[in-house]
Amino acid sequence: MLDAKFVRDNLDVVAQAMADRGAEWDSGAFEKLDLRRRELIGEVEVRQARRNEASKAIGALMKEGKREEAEAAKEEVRLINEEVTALDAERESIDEQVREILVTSPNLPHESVPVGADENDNVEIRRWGTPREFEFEPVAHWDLGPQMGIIDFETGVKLAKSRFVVLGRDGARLNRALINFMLDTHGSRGYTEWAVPALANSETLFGTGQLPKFEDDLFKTDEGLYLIPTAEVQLTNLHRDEVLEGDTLPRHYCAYTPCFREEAGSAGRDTRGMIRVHQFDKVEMVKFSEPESSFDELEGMTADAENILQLLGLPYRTIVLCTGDMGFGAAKTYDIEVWLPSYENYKEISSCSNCMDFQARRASIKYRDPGTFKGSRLVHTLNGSGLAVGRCLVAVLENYQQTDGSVVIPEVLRPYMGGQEVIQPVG
RNA sequence: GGAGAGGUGGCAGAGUGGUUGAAUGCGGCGGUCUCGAAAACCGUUAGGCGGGUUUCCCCCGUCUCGAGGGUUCGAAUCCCUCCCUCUCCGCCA
Repeated sequence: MLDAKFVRDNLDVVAQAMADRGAEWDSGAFEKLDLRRRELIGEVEVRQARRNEASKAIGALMKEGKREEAEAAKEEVRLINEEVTALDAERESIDEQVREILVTSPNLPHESVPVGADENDNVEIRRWGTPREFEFEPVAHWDLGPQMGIIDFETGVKLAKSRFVVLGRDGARLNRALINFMLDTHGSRGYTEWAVPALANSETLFGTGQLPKFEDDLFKTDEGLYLIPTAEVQLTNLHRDEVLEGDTLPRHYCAYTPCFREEAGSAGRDTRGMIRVHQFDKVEMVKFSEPESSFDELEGMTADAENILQLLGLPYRTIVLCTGDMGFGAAKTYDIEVWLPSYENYKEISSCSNCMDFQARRASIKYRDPGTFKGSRLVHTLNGSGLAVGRCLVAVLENYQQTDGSVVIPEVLRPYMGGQEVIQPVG
């Protein structure tokens, strides 16, 4: 959420930023509502001040036994209350409209973000590794998995519905190995591990920005809870409505969770395989940082995600998203894309963002540092996939497949699979 | 699911209609003392919004005692609804 004061004082900056993002924005409407809102607050509070004064006097008059004067004061308060009630009604209405604007507007892009309309304007900033030259025609995972007996798309549909998948045998073990490998690796680099609920309430989802605007992307229970689309929402909201001690920053957290997405707007996209499914596993990283260092923290987090791919020996490239392609809460985002032979291209496997104070304002996450400043300030929050486990499993299978239909297990994963070196197809 | 108790400032814990944004204790911060520290003593210590002043210093007003509504001139205090926590019983991985 944007800061109303900042918007008020920087209408042109905000208008330009929203235009760069391709977001709807009406500076005039905001300005008008904001002005009226402040007028009304003044009107109401003047009356409330007089009312409080008169009420106090009534108490004193009653004690002194001056009943007639007390009655006169009561009558005055009664009249003030009628005015306040009327003004309050308009104030609430205006308040609601201002809030609606602020709550549904995306974050402002950071100055280092390239301006662009869509994914075609994203800028590649580095590559690592070289896509393997296959001496045979590589098989896409949607064929390879079922052939090997480790991915079962049809049974996923039977058990739930389309875009759900079942992993079996060494596929299930490989999935678990990836999760443990990622958690252990991040843990050794200073990330505190958490296990969090897979369901979240609306306050939590508001805090990270999924609500109110993107409810259609979420699975909702009939109790009003939502299946989490990413552990980011839980890790970030761990400190909702808290004031952290400055000397405990930055905090680096990680968690493994299943993630659930309705994929409402993506019918027809990535329909084959398990690239885009309603439920997938992910290890997520979240950071809480002081404002001064949050962009350094973003570089570090991106490096931590890339580290996983390097250890797995999977070629990737890193791109910086342009203004028009960034997510709602992000001020700057790096996407990491892994090489997938089936796509003959790089495919997103991680997204690392600095949200600056956008989520912190929504979720009220602050810090104090008495030696440096008085009171408390909003922290900056960051989040990044480290990594999407399902897509990572796909990348391992496709990139490490052999002529005979087997898959070599990357060395770093072998300790997590009892020393096993190869996944053999099961009849 | 049934019965009961309760939700107050960083924490603990008073407060059952009037100058209480809230006693007291602990913790935190500042100071006195000390070579330094501890102890002791003194002071200080919520947040949101609006305005003033103006630039980070303070001043004024207002709202906030789980959330929302009601009664009243006035509610942390009374009433209603909801949420949450705890205890006992039941059920259960």
